[in-house]
Amino acid sequence: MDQLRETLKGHQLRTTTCREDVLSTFINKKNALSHGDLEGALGENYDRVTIYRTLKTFLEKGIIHKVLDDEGLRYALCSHSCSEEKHQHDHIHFKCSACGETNCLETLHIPSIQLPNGYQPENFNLLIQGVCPKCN
Amino acid sequence: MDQLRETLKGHQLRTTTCREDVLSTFINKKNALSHGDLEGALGENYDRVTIYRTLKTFLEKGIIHKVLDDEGLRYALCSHSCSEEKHQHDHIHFKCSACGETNCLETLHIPSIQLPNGYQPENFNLLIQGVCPKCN
DNA sequence: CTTCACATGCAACAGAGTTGCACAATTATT
DNA sequence: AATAATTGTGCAACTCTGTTGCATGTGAAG
Repeated sequence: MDQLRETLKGHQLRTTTCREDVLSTFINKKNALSHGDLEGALGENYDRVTIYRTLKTFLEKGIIHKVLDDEGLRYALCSHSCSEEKHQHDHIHFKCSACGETNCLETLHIPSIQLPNGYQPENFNLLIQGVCPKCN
Repeated sequence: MDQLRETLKGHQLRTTTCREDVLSTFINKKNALSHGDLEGALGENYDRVTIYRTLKTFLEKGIIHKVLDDEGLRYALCSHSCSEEKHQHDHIHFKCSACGETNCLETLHIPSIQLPNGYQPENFNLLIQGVCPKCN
């Protein structure tokens, strides 16, 4: 409970029940969540729009990051302390085609890639689709 | 012109002006295109819905593939002959943060990655964001 | 040139995401 | 502890994206 307030404060955010609930949902369910997932979990307590705005705020402040998917956009907690200035992610996302869950594989990193001349890379995003250990 | 018909025939598709136009748009503009891009280019000639259905058909037949992006979905031509049965893509997509274009880097391949036990990969999708040679 | 299967356009709908504004809650100030 | 300033929330309305059903049009095969 207090940890939530700490996290929010640490990112210069007021503590509100909605933000606490969204944050704790991300912490409890460990996989990446879409807006729809959150609306399903918290929709009776908060307005759709508020959840959208909470996600946007968390994104900007570096609490969560986007996870790309062939069927839409999800969000997951930033593991290392990202901030408003610096979003650094070079880890891998794995989407299970059986259970549909998408997870960050924090321990793995994307190997460095030799790009052709003139390309200046800034951000890497690797999505692997397949079957996860739970469904295997 | 005839090449278009060949391509369509080769994928068991009737040649219609809409399909020819969509296909030639992909060939001319070489970058990945969203539905909106195509609607902008061809919207006066064809219905929104028809363009959606054309994209869906091209996807199923293996003429184009999805390109994931932090701001949505795009499509790009399949380089090697993909078919209805087999979609094989392990190349890299590069999105320029300056001009906004997304391109396939066909010559590069995603390095193999050692996944933790239990993960069965089937499909890889790597998006690199940065600055492309044109904007550098 | 006719027939059959398939492609298209239209209308209507469903869902995702955004914006403006009034009101409510949080934080800072005294 | 009370108030003012700031920021968050709910509601309504809207836009944009994508889908579905159905009637009509068009392409390919005989």
